[in-house]
Amino acid sequence: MTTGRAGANLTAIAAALGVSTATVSNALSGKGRVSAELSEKIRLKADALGYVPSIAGRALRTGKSGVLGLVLPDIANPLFPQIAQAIEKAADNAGYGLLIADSHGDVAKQTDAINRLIERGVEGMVIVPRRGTRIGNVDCPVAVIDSPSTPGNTVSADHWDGGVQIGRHLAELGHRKVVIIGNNPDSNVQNDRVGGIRSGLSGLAEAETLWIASLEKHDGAGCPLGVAQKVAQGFTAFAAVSDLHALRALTELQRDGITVPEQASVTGFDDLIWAPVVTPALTTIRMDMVRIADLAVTALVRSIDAEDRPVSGGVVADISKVAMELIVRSSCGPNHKKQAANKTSTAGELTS
Amino acid sequence: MTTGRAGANLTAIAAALGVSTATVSNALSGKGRVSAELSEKIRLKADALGYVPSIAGRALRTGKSGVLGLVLPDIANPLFPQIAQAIEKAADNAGYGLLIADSHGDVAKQTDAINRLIERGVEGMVIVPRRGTRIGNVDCPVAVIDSPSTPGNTVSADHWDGGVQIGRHLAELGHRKVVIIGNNPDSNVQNDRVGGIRSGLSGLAEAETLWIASLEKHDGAGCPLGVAQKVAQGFTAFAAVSDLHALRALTELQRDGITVPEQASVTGFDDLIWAPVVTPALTTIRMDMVRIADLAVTALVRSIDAEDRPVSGGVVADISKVAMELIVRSSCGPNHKKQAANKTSTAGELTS
DNA sequence: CTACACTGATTAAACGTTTAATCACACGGG
DNA sequence: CCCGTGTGATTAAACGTTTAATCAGTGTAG
Repeated sequence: MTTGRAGANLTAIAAALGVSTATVSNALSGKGRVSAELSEKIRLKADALGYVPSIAGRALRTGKSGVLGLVLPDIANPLFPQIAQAIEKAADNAGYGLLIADSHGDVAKQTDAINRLIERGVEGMVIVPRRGTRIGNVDCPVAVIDSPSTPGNTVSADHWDGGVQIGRHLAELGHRKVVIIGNNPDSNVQNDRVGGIRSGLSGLAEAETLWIASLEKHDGAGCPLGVAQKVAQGFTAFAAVSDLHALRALTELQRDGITVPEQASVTGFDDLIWAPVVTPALTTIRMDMVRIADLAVTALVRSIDAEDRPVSGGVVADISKVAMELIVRSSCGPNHKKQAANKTSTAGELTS
Repeated sequence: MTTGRAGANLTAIAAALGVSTATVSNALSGKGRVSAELSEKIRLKADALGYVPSIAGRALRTGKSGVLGLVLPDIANPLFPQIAQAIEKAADNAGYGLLIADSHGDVAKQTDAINRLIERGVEGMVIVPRRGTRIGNVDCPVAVIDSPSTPGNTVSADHWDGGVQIGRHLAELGHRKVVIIGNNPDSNVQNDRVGGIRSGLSGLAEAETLWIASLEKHDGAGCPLGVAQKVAQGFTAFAAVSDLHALRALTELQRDGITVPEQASVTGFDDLIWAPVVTPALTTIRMDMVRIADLAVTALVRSIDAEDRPVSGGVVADISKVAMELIVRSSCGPNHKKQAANKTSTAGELTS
């Protein structure tokens, strides 16, 4: 049992046809000078014998493993499937396999994961970093997918722009007091999204940001967000920075007898799996993950193929920000509560 | 740039110390006969030079790539992160890397994905099959994770038992008319779960099964489930075969002004990411994925290491069913509507 | 008729590792 | 004194591929 499984190797084909292995190699790769008829004969024999090239042999000779790595911060992230799927497909299209490494847990694990991939001989890797961490110098080309405001970012969705679209949508619906729901201000992408929403609301609406992480530090995980109180205070829209938080807000509102979207509007981010099937279906923002994956992998491959190998560190893509798409569904409606936007409280953080 | 990145290889270390490469290899692997002091000196030199073994060289020589494959039916499945994470960790513990292949799309893609992995030289693979498909004979050991009732299944959660726990829980709370919500009856795991729930309800309650797939064939994707009508008909509990469907039922109930759990109880399956944070938090069943992954990978590795290689097809694990755990949260309550279970309609399928 | 270019193939080395076979040597028992 | 044994190291081959260098013809221009 060799690495290329089925019995046949180049030598076997060569022997069967009474030619040299070099000729067989050339014929199959179309590189050297082989006559058309012999070439054809070789090709036929090859798949008659069920020839599968040994990537190990090839890797050893060429120094290229044909494998890319993917390291993810928290594989439990509901966005992960989209990312993994898109990267895997892009890698496959480029002729690469994809080795995954989970950097679940503390930050040190991220370095472990990276090293694991290096040891396995990946030629490059795409990293979506843990929030707040910088990637040290890695001994191969690296594409970072995080947020445009992250230094060293290769390509990512234009989270700010997505936020702007949400903010504008809400403003156009007449909402004048909105609470923005985020989880952790250490995250660049969450910050971008929050900033974008505020910007999209422009001067039209008053906005308050609620960070779940700090809320839960006091009240424990899974604690109520207190959205009903917000409604009582005159807020009419909840713009979450992830569909997960949107869902949390939505169900809490419903439980407290507040109808969505009639009495309060809710928006999410990322168009996660449940967004279309909850009632009311969630208005959200979708990122073009296959585009992003393509850009990242293309940049990676370009760097790998470059003659003068820069080898270490970040690669740059043709486009670093890809637009997000607003998906309008039923969780948002016009604001019926026609209060004048009172100037009493200026926009600010709810929880420091 | 060779596959083992950093400049140093065995030859370099050997040269630096004036010994043979064989000795270096032996010292580092602890296999041959090398004196303690020389061994130590070699080890020191090795990481002084930043030696990283070339997996390509090793793979070529030994015929073992040190890589396992994971093929997933539908990476968009919200359960996928759990699976991928657990398998990756188990593989890593066993000293293997993990190559992923997505068999997204039609059934043919599944075969493609498997072949892709074979070509990349994986030594074994774990497959969670598309529903309703059988895995053909594959040219390496394969662990199948699906359901105990799937022929050729290696290991999986005891979905039936999980269903029983749910059914019993609901029965104990006094529910006498429950609707079971599934997606597709072609899925073995869904069938097991449904069957388990019915069994757990035993003779105590009347059960009706609602298959979303056939419902959506008529009414379009994302259509209402009509749960409010069910409540009007006297049903007091909704037992979904996935947290996703539970969520769908929950939000639809709430939207229609039915309070959960006071007027209707809802249960899910899999303890997906949102289960703890929605309001009310979802009572559900969790599978011990790390246990399952361990069993699968262990069985795989055992087969790989076996002298007389069976090579092709399914491997068997020490334990093929691992118990599920009931997670009681707030989405279930006692049945207040104290009707006698009327015998008029016998338990049956809602949609054929 | 010689020299040359071109074509279609072969030879041989190299990638980095593992491992069976071998070797040099010292030591102790008969 | 010789032989067997054990120790610590080396030699050499092998895994399967790629590729630069070489070679044997053949047709052709000068």
